[in-house]
Amino acid sequence: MPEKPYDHNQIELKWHERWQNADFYKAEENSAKPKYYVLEMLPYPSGTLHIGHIRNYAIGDALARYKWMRGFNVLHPMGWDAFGLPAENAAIQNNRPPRDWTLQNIAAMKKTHRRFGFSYDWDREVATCEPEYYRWNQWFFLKMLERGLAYRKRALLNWCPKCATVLANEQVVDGCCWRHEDTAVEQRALEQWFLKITDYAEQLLEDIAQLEGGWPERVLTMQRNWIGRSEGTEADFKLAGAGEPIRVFTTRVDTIYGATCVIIAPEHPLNENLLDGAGKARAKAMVDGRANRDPADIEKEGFFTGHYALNPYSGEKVPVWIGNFVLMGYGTGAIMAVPAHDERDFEFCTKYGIPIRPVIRAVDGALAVNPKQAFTDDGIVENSGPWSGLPSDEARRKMSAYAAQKGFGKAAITYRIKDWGISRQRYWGTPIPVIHCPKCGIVPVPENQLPVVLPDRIEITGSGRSPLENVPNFVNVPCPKCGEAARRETDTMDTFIDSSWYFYRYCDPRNDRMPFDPVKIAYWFEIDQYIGGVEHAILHLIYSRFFTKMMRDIGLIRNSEPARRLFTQGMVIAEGAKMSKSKGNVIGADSLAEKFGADTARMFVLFAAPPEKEVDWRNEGAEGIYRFLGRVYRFATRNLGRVDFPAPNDTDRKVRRKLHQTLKKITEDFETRWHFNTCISSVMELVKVLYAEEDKISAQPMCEAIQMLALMLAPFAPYLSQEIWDELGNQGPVFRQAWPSFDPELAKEDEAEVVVQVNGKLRGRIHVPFGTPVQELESRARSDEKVKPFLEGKQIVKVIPVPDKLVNFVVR
RNA sequence: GCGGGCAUGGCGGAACUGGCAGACGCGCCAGACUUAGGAUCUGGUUCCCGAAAGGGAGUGGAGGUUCAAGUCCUCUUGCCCGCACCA
Repeated sequence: MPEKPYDHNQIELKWHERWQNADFYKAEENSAKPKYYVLEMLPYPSGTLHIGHIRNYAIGDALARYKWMRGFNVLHPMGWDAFGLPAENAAIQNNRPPRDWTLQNIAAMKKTHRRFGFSYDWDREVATCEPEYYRWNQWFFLKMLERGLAYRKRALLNWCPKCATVLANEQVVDGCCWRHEDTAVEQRALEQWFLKITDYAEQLLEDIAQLEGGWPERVLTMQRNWIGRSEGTEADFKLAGAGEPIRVFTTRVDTIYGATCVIIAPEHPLNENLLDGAGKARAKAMVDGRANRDPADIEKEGFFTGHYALNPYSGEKVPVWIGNFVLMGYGTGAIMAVPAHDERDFEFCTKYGIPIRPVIRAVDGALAVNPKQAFTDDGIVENSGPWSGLPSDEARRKMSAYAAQKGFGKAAITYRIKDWGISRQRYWGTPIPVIHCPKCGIVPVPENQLPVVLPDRIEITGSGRSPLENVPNFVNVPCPKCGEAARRETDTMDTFIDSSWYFYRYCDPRNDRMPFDPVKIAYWFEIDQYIGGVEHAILHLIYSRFFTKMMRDIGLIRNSEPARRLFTQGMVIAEGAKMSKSKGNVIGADSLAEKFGADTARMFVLFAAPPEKEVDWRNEGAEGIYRFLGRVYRFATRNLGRVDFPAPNDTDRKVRRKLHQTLKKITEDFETRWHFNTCISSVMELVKVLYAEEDKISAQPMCEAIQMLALMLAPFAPYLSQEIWDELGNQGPVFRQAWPSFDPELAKEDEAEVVVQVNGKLRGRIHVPFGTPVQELESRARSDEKVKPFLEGKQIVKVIPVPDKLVNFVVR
């Protein structure tokens, strides 16, 4: 066969068409093969397919293809973005609810992704975008409502003015909306739906231990911090006079005899009664003053309320202050200030001349008033009535127990994580399936009336109230209980609900009786490998862990964690900044693919850097990959069907060695660290050798080389591999072939190259058989022509021979 | 402030366990084939000295451990990420 030019358009178009309706991507459930569930969670926000997406896909797709070839039964659906944000963006543009568009969008994405040769099980993906998926979101919601895991309350909530909706705490980044990084989040008091993720705080924290090793340490640390468990004591300070007691939370109850005042958060509900009009105004100013500011820049401020409270342990009467550094969102929203033993209290009390009274002595030191700073370590309790003389930890235990016994407090564990606010006043998302009846209160929509679907035509108001409120035949419904006129809930669910369990639905996408069949889940779960950006660390990855535990507790599944292993690929940044539409630095992948083809685009992304590393993207250099693929293709075509091969000779061994070395390298990388950049470079080296020895290679190794090239490139460049595979006269998709195994004997070099150093400097190299004894190694090295001059006239102090590797002479 | 990461040619990066620093690619330089090439093939390319052989220096900086350090230790500089008045 004569050499063919590498026409990527023609090759990719041909296979693109043939693969359109092919079903070989589909997993074979319950087959006898070992199973492997690989899933990518996509970087958002998208709209267009950009280099960041391609990177994510290319990594996961390479792994999936490799696993297929290793004989695994692979479930490889795409990530969740398809029904998430693009749907929202489209809803904005089209002034319509996202359902139809989502399906259209999926079809478009399907096309694009197929074009890049990504091998997903698309039927599963599409299933999670259909309105039917709403039904099961609602079903889960009702289950949670039954169990008290979903509830409604009035609270201060994060409000994004651009989205005109509330946000969960996890969706606030540096005081701004996660979707609008330049828009400050406001606080609004609203009645909203919450999921009780705090009920699972302890488990979410504990089970992190199970993920150790499989998940990046960084993500686990972020989750630990986010959950933020701390053990301490709650205690009531009764007001001197009438009024509700002030409950404080402290981790250092052992220092309570040193409490010289009580400080309340400015937005604390007690202030309603505690403060006069002027006081309330000051408190409000404080709340506003610290909004969206770096705490380090805010000076501690406060004022005396005019009230006093009683220390429940000592009976001491202490002033009650308002302080801007006390957070309503943590603990009880009130603290006892122990300036001698807490830095913040120290700073505050020093400023306002509140007394500082030490009650902890360092274990090896005297009780001393340090006028400069607080002593925050544990020590021995002093001047604390009956507790004096106890070590801090013992005092804490006994004093907590005492509080419980006397009824003014208890040992308490506080978490930083708060319940998940899921209400959204958007015109997309799953409607929350409840009805507000003036008589019966909140009434769940009966299960057989699910799903509650969005009305077809919606007018955007942007008013901050749900646009659904303006659709009478959506809102006005009879109460399912009493039949009287009632109102349907108009809030919709956070789209993070969708993403919390979509990967379960993938296992059973057409089920219309349950969210999924537990038997199928038991087969596929846990996810073997989840791949995505680190930006999901505390949003999606906490929510989906919570959902998994919830589903386990309602008896649907058995696993406690969704994914065994998580790989966080590095972000693709452009011009030093994260790619985002608002910055206008999104680099589309299409131009690259148009110019050089999908194979080149995918492979170039993998070649640019190891997958875990962040890359600052530039398109220069793609030619290198394109040239390489051309070299491979031309080499294969001109040698296929050639008849004038030389007889078997020495070169064959050399070529086969390189072949098996390359295969070894790639195989080992897939099994361990996924450094596909070096995998690709080793194939380049192989091709270099093939070019150099082309005329000398005999028929059999040539055939082997071409076949192996097709197979080992299949995870990275599917179209080209498939084309070569086809030219070789084979049937079927190349990535359903067996991954070639390497022969470790063939991969070995004949001789060891031993480096000779004199005083650590390279002076020569010798070739010896493997396993040459050290004495011989030394004498061979000593007599080497290059080395000799550096030894002459010198005294050899020491010789360090390392078998098969190196000899170092230490001379004087 | 606390916690984590990174630093290697003109550029992306390689060197996985301490043992040849700069694989592979881009870019650049030269040659071959060509009417021509932005196609293809071959060779060169860390820096300095040298025509060459060769020599010297060299992995952000300063020290240390070691026969041997990009890799380990201490300090330091710069950049990036996470958390942050969490009581």
